[in-house]
Amino acid sequence: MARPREFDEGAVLHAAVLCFWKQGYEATSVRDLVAHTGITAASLYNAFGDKRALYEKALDHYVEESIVDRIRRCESLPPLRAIEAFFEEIVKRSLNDRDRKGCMLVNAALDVAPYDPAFRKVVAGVLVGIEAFFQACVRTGQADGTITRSLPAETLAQNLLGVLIGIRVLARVRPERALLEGVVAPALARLRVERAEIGT
Amino acid sequence: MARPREFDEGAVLHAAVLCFWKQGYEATSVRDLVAHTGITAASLYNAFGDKRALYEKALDHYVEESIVDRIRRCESLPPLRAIEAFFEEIVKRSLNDRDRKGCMLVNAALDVAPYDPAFRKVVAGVLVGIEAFFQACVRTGQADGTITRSLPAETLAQNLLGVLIGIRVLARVRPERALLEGVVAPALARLRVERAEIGT
DNA sequence: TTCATTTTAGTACGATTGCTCTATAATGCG
DNA sequence: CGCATTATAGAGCAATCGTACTAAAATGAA
Repeated sequence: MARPREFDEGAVLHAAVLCFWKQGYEATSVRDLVAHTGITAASLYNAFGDKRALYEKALDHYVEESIVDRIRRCESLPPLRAIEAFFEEIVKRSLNDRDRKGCMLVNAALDVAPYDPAFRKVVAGVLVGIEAFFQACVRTGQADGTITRSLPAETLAQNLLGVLIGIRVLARVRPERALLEGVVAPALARLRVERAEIGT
Repeated sequence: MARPREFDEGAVLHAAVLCFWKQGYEATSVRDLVAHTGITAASLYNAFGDKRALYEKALDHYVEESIVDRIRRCESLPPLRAIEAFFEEIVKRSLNDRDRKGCMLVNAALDVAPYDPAFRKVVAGVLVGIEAFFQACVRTGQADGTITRSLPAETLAQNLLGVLIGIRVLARVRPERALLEGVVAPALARLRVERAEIGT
C-alpha cells in the first residue's frame, strides 16, 4: 500500500491539547505544535488538516476524556452526592492547576466560540450536556426527597452550570481555596432540603 | 511650546476599548487600532506607549466607566434590592449584546491575565472590589433582617461573584434569557430569609 | 523671525504567522 | 522487482505582526 505513520495519533492529539489548553488558539503557533508533538508540519497538515481542524479535534479529545469521563464517574452516585463529588473534583483540579490552564472548554467559550459559529455550536452543545447532567441529578434527588423542591430542576441545574463556569474562570485569576469553596457552598446548600420543607 | 494634539484622548481610548473588547488582545492588531481610532500609529505610540500599555489604559477606562459606575449606582439601594438590580442589569446587557462581546474584564481574565502577572493583579483587584460590594450588601441586609443569616456574608458574596462571572461567559455562547435568569434565580432566592428563619 | 519641542504622516524593518512545495523514504500489491 | 501510494523532512512563500524611523507640520517662547 503506502508508507505507514511513524507517530501515534492519540499521543500527538494529547500534545496538541496541552498546547491549545495552555496558550489558547491564537497564541499557539503551528511551530509550537510541531515542537511539542514531535512531528513535522507536513505530517500535521496531512493527518489533521489545518490548524483550526486540529484545534477542533483537540477540543473534542479534551471534552471526551476530561468532561464526559467525569460525568460518567459521577452519575452512578446518589444524586446529591454526584453533584457534590463533581464540584469537589473541579475545586481540587483548579487548585492543583499550577500553570492555571483552567478548563479548556471554558477557555474555548471565550477564545474561539465568539468568533466562529461552528465552535460556538460545539461549546454550547457540551454546556447543554453538562446542564443535562445536573438536571438529571436534581430531578432524581427531588423525586427521592434528597434535593429541595423549592425551585424547578431546570433552574437549579442552570445555576449549577453558571457556578461551575464561574469557578473555572475565577480559579485562573484567584486560585484560592477559600474563594472557590465559598463560591460552591451556597449553591450546594441551596440543594439540600430545609427542615421546614420536610414532609411537604 | 510645541505642536498641540489633534485628537481627543478620551475618544481614542473609547475606540481602543471597543477594539480590544470585541476582539481580545492578541486578535486586535495595531493596524486595527489605527483604523478605528483615526489616528496614526506614530501618534498612538507617542501618546499611549506600546500596544500593551494601551490595552492597560483601555481596560482601566472600561472598568471605571462600566463596572465602578454600576456599583456606584446600585450601592445606594436597599441591600437586597441592590444585588437584584445589579444582576438585572447584567442579564439585560448580556441579552442586548448583539455582537456577544460579554464583559471586557471577564474576557481579560482569560485573555491576558493568565499570561501577564501585572494584568492578573489588575483583574484580580477589580474582582475583589466586586466581591466587596456584594459582601457589603449582604452584611447590611443581614443586619437589617432582609438577607438570610444561614450562611456567612463572605460565602454568599463569593457565590454571587462566581454566578456573575458564569453568566458573563455563558452569555457569549448561549445568550438565552431563560438560561441566564435561571442561573441567577437560585442565587437570589438563597439570599431571602426563609419563613422558618424569621424571628431567630 | 528663529528656535526648541512635540505631533503627525508615511514608509519600512525584522520577525513571525499559517501554510505549501519539492524531494525523498517507506510500505503492500502485482 | 517495479509501481502506486502515502508519510516525512525541510526549505520557503506571501501576508501580517509590533514597532521604529525620517521628514514635515504646527505651536509658544525669545
